[in-house]
Amino acid sequence: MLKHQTNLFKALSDPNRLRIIKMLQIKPLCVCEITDILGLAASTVSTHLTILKKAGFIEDYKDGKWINYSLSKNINKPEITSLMTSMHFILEDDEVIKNDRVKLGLVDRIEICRR
Amino acid sequence: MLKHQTNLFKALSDPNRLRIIKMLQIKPLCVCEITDILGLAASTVSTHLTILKKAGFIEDYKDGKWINYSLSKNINKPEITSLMTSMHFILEDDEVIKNDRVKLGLVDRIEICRR
DNA sequence: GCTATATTTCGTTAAATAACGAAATGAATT
DNA sequence: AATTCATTTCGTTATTTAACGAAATATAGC
Repeated sequence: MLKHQTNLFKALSDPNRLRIIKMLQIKPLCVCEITDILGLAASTVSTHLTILKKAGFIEDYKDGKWINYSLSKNINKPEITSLMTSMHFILEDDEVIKNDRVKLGLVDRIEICRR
Repeated sequence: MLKHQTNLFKALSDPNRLRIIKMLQIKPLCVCEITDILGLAASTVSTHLTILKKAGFIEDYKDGKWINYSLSKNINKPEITSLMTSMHFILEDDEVIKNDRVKLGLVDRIEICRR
């Protein structure tokens, strides 16, 4: 009951998924970059990305040997649009989010994936 | 980490809590009225209300021997305000929500509490 | 067609969550 | 102050969720 709508909010109920959304507000990223910044296992990040994608918040596209994730366009889904607008006003001043965005400027996907 | 912000979304991640919010958009209600419409135990509803209250979405006030719950004013909390604005655009056409609102017009708290 | 490597899927485990009934609390009215 | 009854708190149970590593999949580049 109300499965679709609760899934929207469940997708945003995890700190790591909020961090992912706030990073993708800056620019598209591949899984290994997100994994590096969050400090989680790749499989865990993959699961988080799947949850955000199924809810409609993000989408992916190929970029050479990487898969980039970006915020979804979703012009025609009012719930997504209105929640994503809210997301622009939420967490902007949070230290964790600010720090993630600093790291974002420093990550080099070629470096990361060699570890 | 990001406890406060994830709690906002967790509060909205449960179908019964969404139903409560959408009912309170119509008018303030006491616990026994909400319990009757949702068909849950009073203790369960009480817990849901506590979660919504702690997150800042609703508030309560005394009304004779009842405690009424209503949507929170929270003029000065931008996250709450923006999410509550989103809530006005979410679930408006849902059958469960529409049906709850029909029941809302029929409940009589004095009747309910005598059962 | 191999090899390297980016990502996903699977199986498992620990922690969080929603539900209930019973007991406790608190406040209005007799 | 005793009673009534609306609400909350507590203890328990079943379900869901987030995390991991290992194995599977997919694809780019030789």
